[in-house]
Amino acid sequence: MGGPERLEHETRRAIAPTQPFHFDGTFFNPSHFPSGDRHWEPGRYWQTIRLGEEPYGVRLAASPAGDESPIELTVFSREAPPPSAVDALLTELEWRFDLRSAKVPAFVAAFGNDPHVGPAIRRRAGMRPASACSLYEYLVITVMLQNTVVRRSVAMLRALFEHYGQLLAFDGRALWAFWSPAALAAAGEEDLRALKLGYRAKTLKRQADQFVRGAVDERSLRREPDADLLVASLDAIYGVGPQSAAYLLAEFFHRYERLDYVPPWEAKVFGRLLDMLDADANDVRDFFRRTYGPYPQLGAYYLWTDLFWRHREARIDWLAELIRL
DNA sequence: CATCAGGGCCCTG
DNA sequence: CAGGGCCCTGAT
Repeated sequence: MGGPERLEHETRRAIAPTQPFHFDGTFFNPSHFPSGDRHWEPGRYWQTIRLGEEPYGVRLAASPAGDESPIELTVFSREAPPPSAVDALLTELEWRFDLRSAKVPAFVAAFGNDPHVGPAIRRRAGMRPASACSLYEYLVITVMLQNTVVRRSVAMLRALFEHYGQLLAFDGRALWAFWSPAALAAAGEEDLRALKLGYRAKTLKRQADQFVRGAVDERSLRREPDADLLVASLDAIYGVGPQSAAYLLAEFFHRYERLDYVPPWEAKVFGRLLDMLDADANDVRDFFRRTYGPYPQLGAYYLWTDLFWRHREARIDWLAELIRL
């Protein structure tokens, strides 16, 4: 098979996010499990990305002048890319990380002095709920999350990368690129089970089939104006239930006006943060809905993500105990 | 050693 | 619409 595919051609562009913008709070999420397709350090971020069949690497760098200046984008490719491909990559990154968001600045402006999310906003004003991945790839991540612990999620995804992914070398790093849905649809369920995916093998195959058949149209889902129809379409994807749909709605589709579902384990954490100790999941959801106006999801997201940043900086014992981290 | 729950979801009655 | 079952792993 040879070694990693080397991407040695470099193309530069600039991306100007809406303001305020927070680089580290957008390109790294401490509540997500680590995966081999990306790498973050303060002020710099790398990931793989596929456009059609063509693999690319990207590096994003914060401007030394600060977050109010444009981000520097470097695209790594095998050969000189057509300008249209670079344009497409830039547009795709803007979507996935919600870099052109008007909702996030509006939320930040409205709730900077809120007693609950105000401190989080002041610490990381302009961070965005984001997905590094395509819709198909994000679904794979949600399947890895289901009914297991983080440690095993990490192991399963790594096994998938090692058998079906493509290792890309660029900018002195080696990172995995996702496989195409067709590659997984062609694999045998028994081959997947051998990677200790358990019943998830069937889910992954059926999802890959749905994408290959064209039953999931990512482009039209992104444009769907009716959030109820969007949720119904997501729910129709095999292996997607309320939890996965909720993650997708926030981090992939950026529909911050919706907060449909708070899972019980998250409700416990929020209950503690909000001083609503015997609140159940619906109480917590209703609190966010009545407190954060048009963007209840951003209220929940800022509170949640800030908590994990603080936990990363200085261990929070009660959180560690609740999530077994 | 056995049992069980884990950052869900499908399927059945 | 409630509840059992699912792969596997580590905790008890």
